[in-house]
Amino acid sequence: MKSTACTDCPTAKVASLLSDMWTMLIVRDLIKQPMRFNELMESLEGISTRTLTLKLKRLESLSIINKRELRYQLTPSGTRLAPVIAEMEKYGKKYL
Amino acid sequence: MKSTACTDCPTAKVASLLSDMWTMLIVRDLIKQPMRFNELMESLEGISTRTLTLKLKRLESLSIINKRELRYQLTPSGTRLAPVIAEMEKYGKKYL
DNA sequence: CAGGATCCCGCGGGATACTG
DNA sequence: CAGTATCCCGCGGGATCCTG
Repeated sequence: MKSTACTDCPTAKVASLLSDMWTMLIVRDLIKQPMRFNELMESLEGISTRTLTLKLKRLESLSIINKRELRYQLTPSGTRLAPVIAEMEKYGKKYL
Repeated sequence: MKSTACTDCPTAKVASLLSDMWTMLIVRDLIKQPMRFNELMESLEGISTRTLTLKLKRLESLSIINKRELRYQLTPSGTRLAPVIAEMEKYGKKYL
């Protein structure tokens, strides 16, 4: 978003980074292990090839993931999102 | 989303709950203190009254927030999202 | 000030078909 | 298998005006 608040609020930056469901779930999957396009398609039930392609490209452009030999994996920067996902998982397990 | 994966994955449930930017930022704000409609409007620069209304209603219906005397505040359940937001903030501060 | 009601537009994203 | 290319539709969400 282009709200000025987003420019300097760290939370807003992350919110913007992860601001759609598929993106969060891709990161969730890649934390566990590198995965191929097709494996992601199976894990993310309901996603279209188009959307998966677009989400992966965006995450690549943000240096959250990279692709090597047809496998997508988190970059060091992306790996550091793990605690965020972990907290989401904790909350989901306990309260949803 | 209606992916079957979402039904049982705790992370996906939270992803679904927080799956848009404004919602995350509303929670971020209300963690600090209860706020009025107008205060939220000022904090969330760029949001429209329509969207703020809708997001607040959705969060109410999910029992993440409630309204008392024109002030919105987190419920106990909503308060427990604080660690998630905190991790987002940490990441944003360090790496973005 | 705290919203509700309308109008309207863009784009996110599914479905499908095709290619290397 | 790993995408790319189109087509097309819904709805998310801004702008604006109105009310208690």
